[in-house]
Amino acid sequence: MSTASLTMEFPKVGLAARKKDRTRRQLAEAAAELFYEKGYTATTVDEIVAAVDVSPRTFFRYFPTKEDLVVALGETSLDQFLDALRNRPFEESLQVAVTAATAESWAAEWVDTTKVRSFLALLRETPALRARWLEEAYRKRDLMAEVIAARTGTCPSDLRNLMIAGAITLTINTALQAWADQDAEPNAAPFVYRGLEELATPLLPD
Amino acid sequence: MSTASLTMEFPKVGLAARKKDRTRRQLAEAAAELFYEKGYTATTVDEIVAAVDVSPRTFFRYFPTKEDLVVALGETSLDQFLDALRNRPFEESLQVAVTAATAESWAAEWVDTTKVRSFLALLRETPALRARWLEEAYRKRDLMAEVIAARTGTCPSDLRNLMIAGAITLTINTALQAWADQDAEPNAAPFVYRGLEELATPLLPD
DNA sequence: TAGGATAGTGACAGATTCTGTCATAAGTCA
DNA sequence: TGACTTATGACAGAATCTGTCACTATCCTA
Repeated sequence: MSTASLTMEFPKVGLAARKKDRTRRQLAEAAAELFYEKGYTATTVDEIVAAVDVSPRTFFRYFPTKEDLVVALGETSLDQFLDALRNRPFEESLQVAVTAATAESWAAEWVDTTKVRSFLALLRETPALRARWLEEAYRKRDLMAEVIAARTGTCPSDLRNLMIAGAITLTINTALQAWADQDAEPNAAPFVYRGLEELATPLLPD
Repeated sequence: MSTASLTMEFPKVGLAARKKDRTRRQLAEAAAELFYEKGYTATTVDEIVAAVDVSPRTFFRYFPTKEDLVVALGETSLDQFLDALRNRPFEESLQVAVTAATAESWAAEWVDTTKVRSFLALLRETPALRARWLEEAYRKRDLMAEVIAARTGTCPSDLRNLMIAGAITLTINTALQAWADQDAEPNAAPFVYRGLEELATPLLPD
């Protein structure tokens, strides 16, 4: 057993696993291309699998639903943001840490402005996808609440932590949408920063 | 023309319209009963229409999708809240107005605690429905932003207004979920109030 | 009140998503 | 190499959703 884990040094995972990853990626990429080209609903699963040459049944083994495929296209961004937030020094205030984490996850490779715009456009024009994406963000909220709780030494299920996490998610989504609605500013970050600044003031002052 | 609108005094809308409303309500009620009894996915459209004795095709004329049916079950609450908020005196601060509007819409007839709990349970155990519900709240957010903008004399598409509206939606949803997670407090209002109080303080202080 | 316009309805066919199942092939590990 | 696990393809089938058409009930106007 202990030797087994040592034998597979170079190929951290076996040939099968690599093949699996590749198929998954191929499906996602082929789907993205088709979605951006002719829209989400107009693209059928049959078309996607034809592009990768696998059976329709196989598709649903990789992605439980067609929507999950779209989530997979964008979820990396959320994860990277959370990772960045986790790694910010504890001395920083939440405000600073969140802003910095935003900048970091923005600098990461995945953020190709063109792709992000296409992705946001896809969400915008497909209510079902927007819903699914919100749900995904909603689920990640609990994770974010944990990270925040760890920083402030409070309880993760504290209503305030849930609200802070929700507000951050809300801010990012709202700011990104506002950014996508305009063409002047090519970089999304300023929009997010402005949103985060709002969170430094009471949203409903007495 | 002018006389026509006078002739239909008592039946504000004709027989056909009343029949239509009744069918719609019957579908919603039959569906709610089945959903609460055996779950959303386990309930087929065929079963719902059988209970009301209409054709499946008719169902989709009333509700574009099965999910829309569930939205119809709960959307009154959002509308009533918005109405209440619209009618609060302008002198009140947003904080006071929102709190009062919450109390008012809570007092309305629709809020049967048992039904609300069933509804929230339905959302909780069916991710697709939760997603759809979030999307609905998201769409209502723009309306709320308009109401807020009218009070503060600002632009409805202002990022800050969108965030305030989003935060209020977020607060209500989060608080309701927290309330549904416990059994001690039978009334949901205190949870919402506590959430709204959080909005009186900065969520991300410098 | 009659008759045409409008709108709800049922029935059918079909597309699409998604699930269950099983045999086959490929890959893994001892 | 040989047993074991896992991915895959193929098929059948359920459920959601859409297009269409003819029929009927309701409504409006003359």
